[in-house]
Amino acid sequence: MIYVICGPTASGKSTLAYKLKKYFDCPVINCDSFQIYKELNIGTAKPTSDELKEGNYYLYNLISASSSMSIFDFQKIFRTTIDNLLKTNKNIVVVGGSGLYIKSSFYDYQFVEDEQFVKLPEAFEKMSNHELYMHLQKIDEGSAVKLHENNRKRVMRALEISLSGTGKKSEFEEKQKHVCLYKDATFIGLDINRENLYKKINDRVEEMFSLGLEKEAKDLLKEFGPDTQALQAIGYKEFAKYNEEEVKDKIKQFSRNYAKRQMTFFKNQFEEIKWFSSIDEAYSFCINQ
RNA sequence: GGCCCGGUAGCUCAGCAGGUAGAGCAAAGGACUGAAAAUCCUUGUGUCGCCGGUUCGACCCCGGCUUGGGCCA
Repeated sequence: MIYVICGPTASGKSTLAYKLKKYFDCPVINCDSFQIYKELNIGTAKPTSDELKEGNYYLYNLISASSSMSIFDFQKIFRTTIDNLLKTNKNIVVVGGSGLYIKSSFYDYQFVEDEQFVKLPEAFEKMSNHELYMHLQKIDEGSAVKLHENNRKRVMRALEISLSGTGKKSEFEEKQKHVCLYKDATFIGLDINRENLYKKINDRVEEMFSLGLEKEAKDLLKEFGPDTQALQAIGYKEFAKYNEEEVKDKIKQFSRNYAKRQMTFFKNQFEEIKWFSSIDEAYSFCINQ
């Protein structure tokens, strides 16, 4: 059985994963977009280095903060990893707060292969949001209706894919069946009462500060610069933008906002998640299956 | 004790010849297929400090009270 643990930040996913790992003596695969970076520790609430030393943890500390990874890369490495582990393990735990990483790994999301994938010509960079959107309407109406013209990032992506010569982005998506590829996956969600969750988030940020988040973040910002992909993580980017007085509150606030976005994604993108309001309930459900 | 300025959304404030209010931030809800801890969309929030008066009608004018700040005794 594959147990896929979903939920917002600070809901207790890692704790549940660890308990299940102990119970089943099974591997744990990370599905979190920022725990893949070696240098980011305190702010990403990664399992402790002692825990990681126990072994049987996968896709943690994959790459350096100086590099970055796309969803395409992650999907590939995730599938290779889990397919290998499935040969020798009856149970596997997958944990992560990055809903899209989970979805693209478990569902038949398809991406244009690297060889065909071309970056948008520079001329597009200079266009206004509206101009870009008009362009997209012409070449991929299907994608355009799903996007808002202010969402420049996505409009550009859709253009990029359609211009890669492999067909329109919307056609690409229509071909997919939108079903889970792994038949024995059980999706477990942790849905903590909002008020308690926010309190846990605030408390955890306090704890991160006492563990030395400020030093970790500032050192990394100095080493890699504030534009680094890895340092766009909540708990890091704020040190480059806010003064001492505001930083902590901003990190708390952005974490709360993020938790809400995560819940929206999990609730509305995964029909198969079984929701539990506590770690213990989820744990006993898993071990009694 | 006297004089002056203020009390309007969770916060900072705007507003009006008298026709029961609006910005920013916060917050809530939503979208999501190569940056996803990212990116984007939508939406209110109200005894206009309290009591009375004038008025067809008061957040606005008048009186009193209350409360915060400043100045003078």
